[in-house]
Amino acid sequence: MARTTPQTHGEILAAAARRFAATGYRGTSLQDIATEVGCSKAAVLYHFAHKEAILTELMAPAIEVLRSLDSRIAGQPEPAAAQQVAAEGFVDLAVRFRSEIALLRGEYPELLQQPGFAHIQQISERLIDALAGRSERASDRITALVLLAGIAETCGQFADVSDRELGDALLALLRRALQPPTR
Amino acid sequence: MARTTPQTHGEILAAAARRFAATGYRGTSLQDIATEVGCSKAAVLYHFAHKEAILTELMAPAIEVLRSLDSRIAGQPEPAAAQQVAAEGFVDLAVRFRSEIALLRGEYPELLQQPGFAHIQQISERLIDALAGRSERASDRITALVLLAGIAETCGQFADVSDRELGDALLALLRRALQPPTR
DNA sequence: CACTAATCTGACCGATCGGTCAGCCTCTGA
DNA sequence: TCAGAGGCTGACCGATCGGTCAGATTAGTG
Repeated sequence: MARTTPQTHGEILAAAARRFAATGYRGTSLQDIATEVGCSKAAVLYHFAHKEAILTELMAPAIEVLRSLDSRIAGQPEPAAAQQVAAEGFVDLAVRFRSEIALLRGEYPELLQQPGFAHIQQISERLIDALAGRSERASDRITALVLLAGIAETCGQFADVSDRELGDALLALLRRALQPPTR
Repeated sequence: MARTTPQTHGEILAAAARRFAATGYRGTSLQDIATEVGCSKAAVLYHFAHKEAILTELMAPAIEVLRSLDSRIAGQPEPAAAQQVAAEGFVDLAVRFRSEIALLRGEYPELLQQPGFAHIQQISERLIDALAGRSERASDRITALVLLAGIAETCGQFADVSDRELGDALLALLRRALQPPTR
């Protein structure tokens, strides 16, 4: 039967977020989402053109913040300043959107190649470059990549930690781990 | 036609390693592997009981080393010593088996729940505990988990870096990032 | 009332997946 | 020479996937 109120769109989004977080994007079928909402799979595809569109809409706010961080970093001519902006901005992003980031669950490589996410990869590279203090040394780039990937991969697991505490811990970790760019 | 030499088993393993590294475990079908080898899908399933058996055999050496590291850590009564053993052992493991670790590519959660890998999760938890200096503080556990996940997730991407250089960089990162357990 | 547009359903589609099976080669040893 | 074992193939299976489609139901509007 048709819903009395047309709020199904939002319910689908919420259900998809729960399922993606539990079993990943690829591990969640449209039928899973439909079952959780209590509607048919066809209803899900009535509200969203395809499966990827659900993910795109879920990630939109986080991507918008990531974009603005990217341009803020680009505006820093000094490597040390860019590094600090990148560290603080990324930690803030990871903490605020940890549930959104978590639901990607290691499926970045495939998902980032889809048309809607092509630019994310370039932003990530610039973020790593800034975190590495714009250094070309292998050890600096390894450090930056390990920290970025580690935070992205784990931030969703600390649901029981407050934003404040998680952010402080991550920022302190970055400060300890990142070499000052000039030395 | 039948192969003149029965070396197909090894060829399948090598092909599977390449495909898993390129597109992940779930992203690789038995047909993909068969095509790369140049045999039929049925031939793959003649040499391996099921798809998971290929992965199990590929990971066996790394898992064996991980196990021995786990027991070495367990034999350290002092948190500081356990932390050092865990850091050095894990870096050595990540560097030596980086290609094997890489081919899991973020599919840990699902794969570790399969029967053949059940104990890996417990070992991981003990490893994190040791890296965190056996501390209960949230910040220590966050640090340990971020570093562990970051290294596991990225070590396969540094194919152009020598074992020595990668190991030194990772170990230096761990030393900088890990708080001394007593303070 | 009639008409329209939005919402939703069940049935269906083609593709792909991991896995099974009967049987065909080829080699080896008695 | 021939039986048997190891190695392998093509055809096939049931399940599941994302996605399509015609039509039913509902709510709003004149």
